[in-house]
Amino acid sequence: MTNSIRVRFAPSPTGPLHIGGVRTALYNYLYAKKHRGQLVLRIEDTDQKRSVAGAEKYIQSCLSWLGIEPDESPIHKGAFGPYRQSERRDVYKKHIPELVENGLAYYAFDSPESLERHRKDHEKKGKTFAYNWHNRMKLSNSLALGREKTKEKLNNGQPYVVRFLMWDEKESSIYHCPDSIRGNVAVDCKLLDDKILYKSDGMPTYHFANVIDDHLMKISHVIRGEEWLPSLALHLKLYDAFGWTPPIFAHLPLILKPSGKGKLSKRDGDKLGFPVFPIQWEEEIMGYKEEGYLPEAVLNFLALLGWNDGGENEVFSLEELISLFDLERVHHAGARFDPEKNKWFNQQHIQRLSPSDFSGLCKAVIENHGFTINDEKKLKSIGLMIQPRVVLTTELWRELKHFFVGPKSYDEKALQKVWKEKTPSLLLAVADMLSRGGEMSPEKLKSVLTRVAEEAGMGIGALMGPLRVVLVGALSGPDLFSIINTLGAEEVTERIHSALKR
RNA sequence: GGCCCGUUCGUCUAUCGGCUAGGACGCCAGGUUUUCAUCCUGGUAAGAGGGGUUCGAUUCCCCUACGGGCUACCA
Repeated sequence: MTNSIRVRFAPSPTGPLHIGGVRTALYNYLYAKKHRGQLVLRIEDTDQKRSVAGAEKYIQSCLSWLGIEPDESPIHKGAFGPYRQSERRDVYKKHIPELVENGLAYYAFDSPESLERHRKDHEKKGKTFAYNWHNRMKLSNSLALGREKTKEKLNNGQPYVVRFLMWDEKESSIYHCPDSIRGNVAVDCKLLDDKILYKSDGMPTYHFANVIDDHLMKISHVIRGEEWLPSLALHLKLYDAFGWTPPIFAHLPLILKPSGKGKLSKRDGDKLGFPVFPIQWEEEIMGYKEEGYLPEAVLNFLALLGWNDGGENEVFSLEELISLFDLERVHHAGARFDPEKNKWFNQQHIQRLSPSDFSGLCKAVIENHGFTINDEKKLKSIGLMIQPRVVLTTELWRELKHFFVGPKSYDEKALQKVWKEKTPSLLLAVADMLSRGGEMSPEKLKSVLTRVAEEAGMGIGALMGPLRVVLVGALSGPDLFSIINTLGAEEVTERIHSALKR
């Protein structure tokens, strides 16, 4: 038996894909995977003016970095293509006559300018202009003009649009729209306007293309942002007009700005200092990837923004999210984006990386900085030391570099705090001690260095601080004895000498 | 303005009429780490307001307030 669950993510390529869109994609993906269905990526590029070069490619790169691989898309073609709306003009056009002949849609010739004038006039009077049942007979369209005049205009090549006849007095105006996360939403069609389905440039509008494609692509569930809720009635009536069974709709709450008001927008990221895009867009806008986030952490955070499984655990792998996800548990209210918590999720996922995955990450960073490390054991032990200290992968080198280069400078405050009169001689004694060779385990080092300090008439406390500053340049970092052990006697004495020379 | 959706700690959220309203982030305090971070322990803080319904409402209904969305030949 074939499973009938098919969902789609349908962005329009008007710029980089931001976090709200990513979450929509994620919920669709989770739902599809959970039910062993398919995820379709459809590019909604019906507005040529707003189309941005490179945006479609960017969207695909984002999804693949995140690990959200659609089953069907412009590049993974399936049986329902093409998957770009701009390549489906003929499909949409074919569906227009049927609607007009059945009296469910009509041609309209009003110019954008004249409509704009109507709008302005109404606004002046404190009213809202809506092209619908109460004024459509007074405007320039096939309903008001009659068959002959319409034909004439059409034959003359006059620009036209096709409008959907939203409501006329023959039927009840209240329409009940089912939404699987909100229940029934009742809408008064009397208040809605006759939306344009087909633009004068020969392209469909979102509403029309969407319904046609979702039907033709056999989409079973439409999971999309709440901004579409107001047009749900229109979409449902469109299915009705064609005699098609509509998919199940689920409208997701919006993601709001962390501070202030309104939904999160593309410009918020650089303004507030955190990424809102998965990967780098153009020259100057960095994404999660560049800022040091793991894809799984981003997905985990986003999944929990508006949904939870009802339990107290919050850190999940993608697999866990897939098995736990449930549309019924999607929250109804908008969720504010919290960059701090986002960071916390990243830290959690970094800590959960296996030692070998983590050292793999380290190795790449080391090589990016022009060093090589072939000693797997050493790499792993460095990894173990620094893993708990890292929140973002961009912090990796800060921790890693001490094992490859000595400090370029020494933290002044730290020096003031720990550098005493007897410090140089003490350090020299350490260097001397180390150069004699011998066992270098952290435990052994501790006892050896304690003895060195005692011989100079001091506790090891007097030694720890200066030695740390000399080795890593500051009073921070992993366990000192482990550092010495990893660095080796030669490198340690070298760093002591070069520190004393300055 | 009109229509729609929403409203639990500062933030993300649990609760499907009977709780001292739970968890997480953040923040604060303490402990571990002879450093910093991690980690552990504790603390901080909430059901917008007003009416109903009910023996009992955070939970159900209505009103108000507030927030958000939509109101394009954009999606």
